Amino acid sequence: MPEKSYNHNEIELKWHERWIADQALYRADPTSGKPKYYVSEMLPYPSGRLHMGHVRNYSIGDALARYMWMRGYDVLHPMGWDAFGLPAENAAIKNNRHPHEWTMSNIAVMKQQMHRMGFAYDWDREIASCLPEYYRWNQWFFLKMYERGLAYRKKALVNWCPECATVLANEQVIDGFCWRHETTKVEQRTLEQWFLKITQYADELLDAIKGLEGGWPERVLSMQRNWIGRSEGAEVDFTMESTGQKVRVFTTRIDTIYGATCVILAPEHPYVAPLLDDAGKARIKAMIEDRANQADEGDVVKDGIFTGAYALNPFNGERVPVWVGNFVLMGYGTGAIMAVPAHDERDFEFCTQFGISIRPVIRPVDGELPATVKEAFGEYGVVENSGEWSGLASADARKKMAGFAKERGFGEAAITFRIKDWGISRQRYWGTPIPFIHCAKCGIVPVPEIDLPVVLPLDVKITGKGRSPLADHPSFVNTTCPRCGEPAQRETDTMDTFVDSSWYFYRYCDPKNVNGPFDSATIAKWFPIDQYIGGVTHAILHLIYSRFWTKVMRDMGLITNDEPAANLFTQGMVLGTDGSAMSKSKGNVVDPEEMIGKYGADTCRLFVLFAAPPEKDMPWIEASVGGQRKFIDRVYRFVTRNVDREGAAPNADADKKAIRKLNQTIRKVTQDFSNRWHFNTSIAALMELVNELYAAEEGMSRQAIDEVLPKLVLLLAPFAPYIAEELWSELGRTGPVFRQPWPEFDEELAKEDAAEVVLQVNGKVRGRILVPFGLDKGELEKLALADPKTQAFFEGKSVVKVVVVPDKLVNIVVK
RNA sequence: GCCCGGGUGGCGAAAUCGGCAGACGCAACGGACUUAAAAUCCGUUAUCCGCAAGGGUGUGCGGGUUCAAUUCCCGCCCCGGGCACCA
Repeated sequence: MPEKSYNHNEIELKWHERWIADQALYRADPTSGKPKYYVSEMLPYPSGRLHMGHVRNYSIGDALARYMWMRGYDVLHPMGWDAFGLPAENAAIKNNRHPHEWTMSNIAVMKQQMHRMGFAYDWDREIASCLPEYYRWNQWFFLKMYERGLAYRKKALVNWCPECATVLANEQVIDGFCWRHETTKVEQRTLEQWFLKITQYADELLDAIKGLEGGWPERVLSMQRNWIGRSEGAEVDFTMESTGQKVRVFTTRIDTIYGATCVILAPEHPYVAPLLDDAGKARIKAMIEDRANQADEGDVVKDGIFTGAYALNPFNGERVPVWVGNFVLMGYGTGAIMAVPAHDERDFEFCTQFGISIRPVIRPVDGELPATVKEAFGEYGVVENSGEWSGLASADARKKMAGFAKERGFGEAAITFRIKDWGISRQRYWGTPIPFIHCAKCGIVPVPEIDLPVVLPLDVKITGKGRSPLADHPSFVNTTCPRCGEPAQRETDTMDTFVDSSWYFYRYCDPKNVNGPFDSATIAKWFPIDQYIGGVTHAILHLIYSRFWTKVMRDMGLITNDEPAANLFTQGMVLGTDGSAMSKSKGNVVDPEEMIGKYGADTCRLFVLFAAPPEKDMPWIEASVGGQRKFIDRVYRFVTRNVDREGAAPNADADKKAIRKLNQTIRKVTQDFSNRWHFNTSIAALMELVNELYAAEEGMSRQAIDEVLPKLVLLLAPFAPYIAEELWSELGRTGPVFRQPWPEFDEELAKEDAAEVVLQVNGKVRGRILVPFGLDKGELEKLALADPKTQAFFEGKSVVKVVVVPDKLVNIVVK
């Protein structure tokens, strides 16, 4: 009889259709006692199509979900649709389609592809963070934050991407370029913008990182620590000599203040312009532009101008010159510094360059003050030449001097963060409208809750250039003031789409709720997320915003968890054939649909799991993909040709070998699922099992075959669901296979007959012997010394020591 | 400059707690089957010396600890990522 061969298209499509017909299979029941919440965050392509990165991301989560299902847990496993907005709008403009329609059709396509991959995705739940109902709750949150002072509008220097024609948050600017347009320089503009006060949570966001250690990758945590950038110091007011204005500076080294020899302002500092003539103003303007152009360079060449003004040091009354320096940042601290050239490398460079005096005031604990300063001494030491503070240790002086400043009202201890408030205004159509109304009389007025959601009009002309298309839509803009009833205008900025992604995984647990963003009791059952799976690219974007959002929701009393996810897994990228990240512009993209057609969904999934451990980047090598297909074919043939076979007469040897390997494999795969998710080794173990079964096949009895076949299929189910389902039904069983209990292993059956003990002489392997397990040390040593092959290596030498590791190894040390 | 990762055959990788380096797969080569090819099945495959038996070397480099190091410690080199005149 000719053997059946595995026709992936026919078989996968068959199950695909049945699974779609019975969507209830995938539904999770949050009332059960064993909930597990996994989220696979997949940043979709603007085209809305799956790419290999998505396939890998979801294959990891799906394998886990299927395994946990088989373990009796209820698993909720949505995928994130985050950041669907801006890319979708850009792609829609390019394709001359309306973004709403474009996105809806993309979602349909993507869903279909998800289904075709055989992902256990509960498609009855809609996340659709682009739908009006989701906007309602974005807006609702926004109003609540406004009430709490967490949302505000102000004129500020912001990042503007000319290509996106919108403002960007700091997190979306990478080395001075737009995160979406690698070659577009971001400009600085002063605009009225909406912000969320993430800085209010900066301290907690930083401190709570401790609690994430172990559950989150160190790489991500260290990026977040860097990004938040907490720095403890003090703010001190210098006094402008001529006007009496206070110039507030931030310093981490108030103990060095007697060594301050000038005050340096950022070029954008508001005090600067009035001090300068036209030529000076022009130089400042040039300085700002130069800086912007050098944004991607490491070192900026220092430049400065003396303003002609002087300021007084509040500690010693000293009169010091006020300069403008291009290296002083307006956006950090107070935009002004006191320069202490003797104890700060940058100040030293600046002051040396411009001939400003240098005065040391800190000596090393076991050293002297230098007569002339050749380089900055930036470490802590002992304060000198500082009036009453002289003789104090730096750390002590920092505290006492900050206290003194506070007492006298010219400063205080202060903490500065690198992270800035989250600018969420976007001058785009595609996003949640910010629910505010501008009234000539009443100012900025929130839209009353009852009028939510403010929905996007559909009849807009999308240009992608200049201001939001909403601003040109009179029936959207013109409204009446909810407070005084006079004609007024709507806010036309929309929210950053990272707002959507900040809490979508909460909404997903309760997607149809019309009374609130979600039901708190339902959230409490699922949260925190047991496992969040995503790319490392979001370490300081999405993953910091959603932590912030969680803390705000907690303080609003909506949830009780402090963090969104207990565990974070960052999967590696799928690299193109040339070894670099897959991207359309490089033309090294592999189309999943093409691969599914060619090899089947199961093969693709096995390959992305087998090629490398999931946290590592993996290359897409098509030649290797065939190997996974070969494996599936081997399994298929083995099961189908043995399903009805009579089997050999009971054969202790072949049966024992097969059953032993089976039990060892169950143990290995189970351990990989619980310890680490190195599915590559799990799949390798399955291959070993199949190889062993091929070798033992002839001699296997019917009884052994019946033991092996179903368990083999179950072991395969988390990784290759289609073939598992098909073979499960070939075995005459009823599915779905992922609701079957996970096979247990028997430690006794997994045991080898005898322990193979390695014999070493001076650490080199010279022989090996088979001994019964648990043989005691003395016996084992005797056997080892008696082994003729090994003896040859220590004959004539004296045995110094024998190290015995039971069941494993004997090392004979000789001289 | 600071902070995280990483470096193992021709290639992807494995070795989970200090105990046989290279499991599993790809590619390559050989054999069986076939008129032939594909497919399939069975082998070989770190490297050097050797006809072979066998032996030497080998996890980026240099040291150290240990009976024993891919694994631990110290000092370097290289690659990737993050932060960066952040006061």
